[in-house]
Amino acid sequence: MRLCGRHDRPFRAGRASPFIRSSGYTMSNCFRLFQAVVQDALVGIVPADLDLSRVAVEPPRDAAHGDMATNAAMVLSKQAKMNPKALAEQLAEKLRQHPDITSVEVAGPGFINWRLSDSFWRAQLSAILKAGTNWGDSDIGKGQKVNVEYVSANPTGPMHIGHARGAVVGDALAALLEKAGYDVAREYYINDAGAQVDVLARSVHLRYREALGETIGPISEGLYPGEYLIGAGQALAKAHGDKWLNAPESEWLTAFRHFAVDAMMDMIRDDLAALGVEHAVFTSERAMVEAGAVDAALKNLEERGLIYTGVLEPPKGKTPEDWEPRPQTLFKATEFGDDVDRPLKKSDGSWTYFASDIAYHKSKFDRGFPVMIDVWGADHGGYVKRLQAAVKAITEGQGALDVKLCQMVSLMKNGEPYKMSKRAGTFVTLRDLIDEVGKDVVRFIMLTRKNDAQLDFDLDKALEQSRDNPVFYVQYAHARACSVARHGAEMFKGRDLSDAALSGVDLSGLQDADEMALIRLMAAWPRLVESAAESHEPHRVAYYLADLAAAFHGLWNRGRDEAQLRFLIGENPDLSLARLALVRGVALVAASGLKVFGVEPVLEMR
RNA sequence: GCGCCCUUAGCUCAGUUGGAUAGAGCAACAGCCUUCUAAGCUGUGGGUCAGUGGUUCGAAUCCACUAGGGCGCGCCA
Repeated sequence: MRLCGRHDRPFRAGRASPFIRSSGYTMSNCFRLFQAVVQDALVGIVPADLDLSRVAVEPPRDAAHGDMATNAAMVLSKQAKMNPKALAEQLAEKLRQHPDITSVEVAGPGFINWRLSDSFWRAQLSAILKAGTNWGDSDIGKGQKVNVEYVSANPTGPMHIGHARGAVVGDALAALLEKAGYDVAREYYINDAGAQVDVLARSVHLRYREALGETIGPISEGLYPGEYLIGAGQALAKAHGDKWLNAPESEWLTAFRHFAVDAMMDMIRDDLAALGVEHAVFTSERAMVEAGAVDAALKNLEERGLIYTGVLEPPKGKTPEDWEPRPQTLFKATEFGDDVDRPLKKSDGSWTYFASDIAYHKSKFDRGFPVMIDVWGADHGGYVKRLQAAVKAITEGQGALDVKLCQMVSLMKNGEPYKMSKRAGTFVTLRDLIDEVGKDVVRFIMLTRKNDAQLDFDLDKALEQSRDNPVFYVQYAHARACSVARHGAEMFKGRDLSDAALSGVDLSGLQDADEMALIRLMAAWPRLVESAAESHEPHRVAYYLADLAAAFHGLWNRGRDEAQLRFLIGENPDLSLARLALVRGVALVAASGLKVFGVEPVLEMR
């Protein structure tokens, strides 16, 4: 089981990594567009053979500086052996000739800031209306195959709240990568080979006896007590009668295990479906072991001299009580960056979890996924290095594994820790939580923190209709935009107000600074998608959506005091149409973001 | 003892992969408000980015050390 740690950021910029790529640009990301403009402008100013990879075009930190900025002069001055200010001035002069650029300034240590014409930004709005919720789609992924493995909860019971975070983070990350142009596979690894599933089988056998009329009393210490196993026991009793009632364990264990794991996986799949999560591939650890995949993978390592028999030192400062030196089959993880070599076999001769995980990741690689992402719980943090070492070894450096560790979720109510207790009648499962607040709220809240930060899930706040509930705030923005659109339809009865039609209307009436700022924000969505996808950080979308909502609500509110800023003005149809286009753009971009999260945008608030 | 993660406003947290004067919400304070259906709006105050040193044009961001907190440390998954 891989749920509930920390993210050790194995792939940062500056290191050679398949996750970082910079060439190519799409039409929708206007910053990439101008990156190309800057690169073209550099021709003739600096030598042609310079490395331009660090030249960036970004929004300035302070919007007062302009619409876009580049660090080109500072980054290239050393290579070009030019004074950064002089270089900046020459580059600025060339940029001034660009038809969409209205002003250029050199500032600070050599930043070049420029502003773009209102008509350029209005054209961005038209592009948004044409693209619809596909706005933000990118091709930076270039169709590269990425494998995202998430949830992988043990098939021993229903999903609880801790599982939900990994499920949502993995699912949103997968959607985000797809939006950024990657070819994504969503996978679930079923840990059905360990001792725990034997415990599960025994627990079901107990329920089976119970179903046949036996009084079982309190469930003994080593078994799963959950009532969710009663149904499985009854089903087995119904199908097979008392056939296994008094049989020795060896006769029924395998059959019970199969049945129980299948039943648990059905239950988990139902839970996931209720959360809107669907995996394309489920891989059984046991099936993999039985097919000999582990032997094959380890044979490969063995032939390369990476496996040996040795005795591990006890960990210093914390020696387990029953420690005794013992020769073990070890993988030379230390050759690939791990701290100690890691055992592959248990004393009974069976493979460790680590061993089968090596085989599983080899199988991912062999199936064509050089880029793998695993989403785990934070308590597996200590396992990250060894698996990354193993991936490095088994793929001979061709594969890369990023592990997203999800910190714990604390359920709160009214700012106080919420005790989950069956006896007190408060819920304990994911299903209960979904019933309480709804799938969309669960999904959004789970994405309001970066994965490696602890998350408080406040039941009251999650349903509160106020500014400090981001789910409500974002949904409300979408609903409000739709509401305005409905009023617009009323106003322009019989007129074509489709997105296609709106993309063609005259937008020149949009002139207020806040209107233009809203367009700029919407135009920044493709860039956000790309950066969030490249850094594997879906939570950024939540903050973007909150910003977008704030900008839209702010503009709406200004209309209360300044009637001329209202979206719909009866005596000015042209302006009203332009503003309808703006409002519709907001709805589309919000919907585009919510789609990444798997959250349904609502048309109106109840 | 070792490894990994974390430390940003009173609180909860962002911070665009190293950019310019570090942001938002809540709380606090001061006003406003019956609305393009809408559960509020505007403004103000608030910071040694845990600390020290380093790398460079430039550091909350990268490196080293220190302090505090969390997770993990052979045959569990």
